[in-house]
Amino acid sequence: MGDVDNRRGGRAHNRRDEILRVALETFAERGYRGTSLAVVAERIGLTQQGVLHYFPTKQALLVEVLKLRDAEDYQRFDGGSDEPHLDGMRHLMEYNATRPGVVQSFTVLSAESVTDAHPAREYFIARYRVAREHHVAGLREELGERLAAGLTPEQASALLVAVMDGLQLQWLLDPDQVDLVDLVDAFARLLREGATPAVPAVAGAVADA
Amino acid sequence: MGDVDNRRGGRAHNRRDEILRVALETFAERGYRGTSLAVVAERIGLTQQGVLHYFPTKQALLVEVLKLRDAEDYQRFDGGSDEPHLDGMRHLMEYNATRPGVVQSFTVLSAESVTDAHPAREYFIARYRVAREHHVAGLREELGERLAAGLTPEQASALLVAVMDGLQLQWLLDPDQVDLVDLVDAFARLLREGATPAVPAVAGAVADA
DNA sequence: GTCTATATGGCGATAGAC
DNA sequence: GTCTATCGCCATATAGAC
Repeated sequence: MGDVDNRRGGRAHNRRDEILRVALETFAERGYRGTSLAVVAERIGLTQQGVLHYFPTKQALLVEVLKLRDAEDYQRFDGGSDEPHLDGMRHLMEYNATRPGVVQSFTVLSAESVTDAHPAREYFIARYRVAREHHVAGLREELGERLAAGLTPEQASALLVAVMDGLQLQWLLDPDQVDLVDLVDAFARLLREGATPAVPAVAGAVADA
Repeated sequence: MGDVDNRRGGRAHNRRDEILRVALETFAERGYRGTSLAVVAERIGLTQQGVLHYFPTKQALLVEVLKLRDAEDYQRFDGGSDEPHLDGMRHLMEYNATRPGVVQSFTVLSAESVTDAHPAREYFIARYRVAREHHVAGLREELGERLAAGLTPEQASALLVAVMDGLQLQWLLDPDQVDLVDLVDAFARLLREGATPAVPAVAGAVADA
């Protein structure tokens, strides 16, 4: 992430950034394989060849788009806060509920990335590993070593990631039937109930499985 | 599901079924948009036009493929058993862990379906509604009306679907790091712990949210 | 039932003018 | 920095021969 050269003095709003923004939007709407460089270009008022002036290939454009999205999200939800980890995840879902386009891009691209020779495959493998480690640390800090139902922080972490991804898919398909925030909150209660700090007196009775 | 005419006396192994099977395989590997009729055809030893003899359009082929997968799964996991609902889900995950290709097809196509004007979009909306209703009934039967942490069967149902989808995505990307069966089992323990039948004596102390 | 031939159009990428 | 022109390829779908 330190190697993104923000050319020519660091100004933010140039053509290159515009292309990245519109490409993210378009990949969200149509997937990577379903998106042509021409439609990205057209939305900006450029030709396909104009886009290829900034990125050598379509594949390179995708990789830069993903880097950008990560950079923005980490800036917003990683540095800042002292709140409990699961509260942070509820706030992330509250934020995501306001930007279906970005959620869609992530949902579509991550699933598409499991297909053969997809250019973002390695990227998503690494991203999920980092995410799980991040949640392990956050959950351990909030809830200790033994969680509800005898879960380890590692298990809870993979489940938390799965819940957020899975809920987002259901929400994208059927927003009126699926309440993102309510459900992630319900899952958080599930993890908290019975965790070591919550009910120490009866922990032995329920935790050993 | 009653309207699939299994032409000419019900024999199973004809060209049409062969095309459906190979198409499912190929959509799994490359997505719907990334798959051409020609590669499906070539794998069977047919030309693209030979495939279009059996299905009028590529879109129609996709729809038939999805119908087929549902029919097979319902046959296997819906009719049969008297076991608790969550045990059935663990068995489904055990089965899925042996057939990554099918899991991949479902993961890829469901996420791709949220993109603009995707031919399977309505199909997946309906499928998720049915799945959630199905789990509501199964969870209510197994665990009663009040689950751990005061969750309703409706909330638990959406979470269960999300967990299974989300875990499958992580598993497809990183099978050595993600244990499908262990994790779905961990989630089942989470739902069971504190449910009405499990700890009736202290239910009032934790259930009201 | 499967083929060849073909219409029609979109794709990513390169070369080079201005 | 953006364009026009073009290459080579692949896509879905139709028409019609065998």
